[in-house]
Amino acid sequence: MNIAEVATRAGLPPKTIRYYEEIGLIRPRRQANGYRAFADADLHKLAFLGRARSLGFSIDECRTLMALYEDRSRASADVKAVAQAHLDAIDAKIAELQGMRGTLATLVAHCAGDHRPDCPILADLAGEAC
Amino acid sequence: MNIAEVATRAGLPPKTIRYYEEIGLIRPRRQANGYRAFADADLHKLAFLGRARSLGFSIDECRTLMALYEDRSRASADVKAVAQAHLDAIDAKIAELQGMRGTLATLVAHCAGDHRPDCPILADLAGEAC
DNA sequence: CATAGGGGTTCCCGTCACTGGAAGGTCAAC
DNA sequence: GTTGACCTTCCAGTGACGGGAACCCCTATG
Repeated sequence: MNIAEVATRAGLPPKTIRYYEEIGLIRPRRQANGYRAFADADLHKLAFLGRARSLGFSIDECRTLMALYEDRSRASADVKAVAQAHLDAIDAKIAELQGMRGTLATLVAHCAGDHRPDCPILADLAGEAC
Repeated sequence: MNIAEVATRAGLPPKTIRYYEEIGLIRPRRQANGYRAFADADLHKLAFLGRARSLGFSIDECRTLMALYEDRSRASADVKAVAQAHLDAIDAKIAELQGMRGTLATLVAHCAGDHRPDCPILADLAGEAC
């Protein structure tokens, strides 16, 4: 398989696949002409990576997960720990965004949104007491 | 005021303040010795920026908001539009994270987390049907 | 008066996970 | 034989800073 086909089937851009090779996540063989020759195993790994990335795991976490995946003697507890840590990080991020969202929604709701200059949003940003 | 005092009062690191000057968000005067000389107006701007950034506005959005703040003939509708767009972006981000969170939480819940290698998290990432 | 320290300054590199683009080699079709 | 699609490598840029080096300035102390 050439890179374009693998890209289509794994749902990742060719650039990303080359990048994953560069940082050592995959190691496709080469054809005589220098083209990358992807095996099914490479495609499988790329699909795994794409899925993990879509769940928000960092490249480093993906590396860990791949290593666990390929380690037949892994303990599921190790996988769960990685996933749980990521879940906690996601929860923290959601909480942070909801905090912003709350403040912002209030400000937007109180802004007339007309031609006049008075604006509670700017007043808040400027630190003026309401 | 020197940079350390302004940093304390605005709640921003000195590095960030220098960066904001570099990209043209503020323009403090200079003392004879080359030190930045911050006026109250600079401090005010920095506090404004810090607050806007803490609400998740990008630097470009902050630039726009500052320009609107300094434009006495602004229409509050313009401010509201920027804030509403950002609010929509936050909502989209929250939705995305909650999507990840849902999948991940289910996977974590189904993982035994023991010494055995079987793991629904890895199975899902590998694309195996359950 | 020399020096030690705690400011300040600029400049450059690194972050994270790619993305865009240039310059050039390769292959299949017309 | 030439187009055009594909492949390659390499370099630069993204956003919003942070770390650290190398160096200047000011004050206090022995």
